[in-house]
Amino acid sequence: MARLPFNQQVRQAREDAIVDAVNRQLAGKGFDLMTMDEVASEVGIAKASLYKHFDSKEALAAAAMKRLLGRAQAELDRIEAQGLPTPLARLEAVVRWTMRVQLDGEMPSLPSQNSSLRAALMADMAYLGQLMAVSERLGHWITEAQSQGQITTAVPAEVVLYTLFARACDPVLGVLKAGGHAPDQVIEWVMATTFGGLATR
Amino acid sequence: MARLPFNQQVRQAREDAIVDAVNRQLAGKGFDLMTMDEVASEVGIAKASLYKHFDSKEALAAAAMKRLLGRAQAELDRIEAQGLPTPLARLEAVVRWTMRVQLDGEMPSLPSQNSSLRAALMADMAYLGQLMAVSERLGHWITEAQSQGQITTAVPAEVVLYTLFARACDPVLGVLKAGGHAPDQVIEWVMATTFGGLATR
DNA sequence: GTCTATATGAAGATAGAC
DNA sequence: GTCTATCTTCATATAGAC
Repeated sequence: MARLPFNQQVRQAREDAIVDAVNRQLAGKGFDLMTMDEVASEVGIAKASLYKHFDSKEALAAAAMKRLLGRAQAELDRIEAQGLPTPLARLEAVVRWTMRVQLDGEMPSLPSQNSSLRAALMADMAYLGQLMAVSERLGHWITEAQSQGQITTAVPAEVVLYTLFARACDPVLGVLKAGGHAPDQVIEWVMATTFGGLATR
Repeated sequence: MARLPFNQQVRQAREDAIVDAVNRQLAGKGFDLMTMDEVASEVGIAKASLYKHFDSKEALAAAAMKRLLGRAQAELDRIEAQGLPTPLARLEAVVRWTMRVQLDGEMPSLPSQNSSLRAALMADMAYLGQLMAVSERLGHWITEAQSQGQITTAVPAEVVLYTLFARACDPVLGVLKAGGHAPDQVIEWVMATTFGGLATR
């Protein structure tokens, strides 16, 4: 690791603080309702200063998403290092992690249908690269689990992947939590419906 | 059925056309990105005229949601009349219907986290009443299916209910459809993951 | 009830001094 | 790079004539 000059360390720390705030805003109210004014005031800087660090609101959201994907990769590393016995166990561990992040209020939620944001993300090579990297690692675990008979082959691996991704922004989690249930309980319930299904076996 | 005076029939037809447009907008871009200007122009009337029929943007969305719930109840009637052999079969039929509606671009999607809209809906007794009616009918089928051993008792009926509701706005449907898969195929895949789960049996 | 025209406010983005 | 002050756009909602 090359040591950065002090100035750049300060800049990096500030941008981290900004992305922190953005992440909270995205998790709490979503992209459309997030305002640059509120982000700025939460960080404690002027709105104009935000634009010295990030070109646009979309760029802010993209930064939050990229940091999340970075953390996801670190989590995948951690899970791999854990030496779990099966690919299914690894997939379960990832899903538990994403649900934990969401229940902790740290999952930036992108409205699935915002054209300006979607366009910005689809043009962001760093973002796309990270997304593909995560998808490919998970895809590998999925096909492995399928070939070992742990994950159903009734649907293609692609469908399994999207289903797992969807748990990261599943509104059921929030509803159950709002209903007064403990986060651990909520997670186990949704794990049960996701992997076990609703019908009896 | 009492016959309405002609004037009121016209008014009703116009409001139906408005709610049609709102429904399309909500399905396509969601509440936050829907604008009164666009709704008005789609209906072919002036924006100010909208406000003669509905008090606010929130009221428009609420009207669309109430009509959807009305249609859901009609669908529940239809399913009951079909004489399906088990409560599980009835639940499967409902979920297929909601997914079909979404894939047809007719499912108004409310951002789960919009305070002004949530507040308006929670203050709308007609909406709440319809929502409760639908929930209770489904809840009945669910407990019935659980007591007959068709639906898992590993999670409470409440969790089953929310899980079924969530399929109505599941982003996985859109992603798979955008990936070029036929709607019928998409629905059967998501049915399989929802009721069968991802893990092998 | 429908229209045109406008009030009002919010939010993304920028100018320009320091 | 940070600030204050401002520009610009756009969207909700309303005024007032017909």
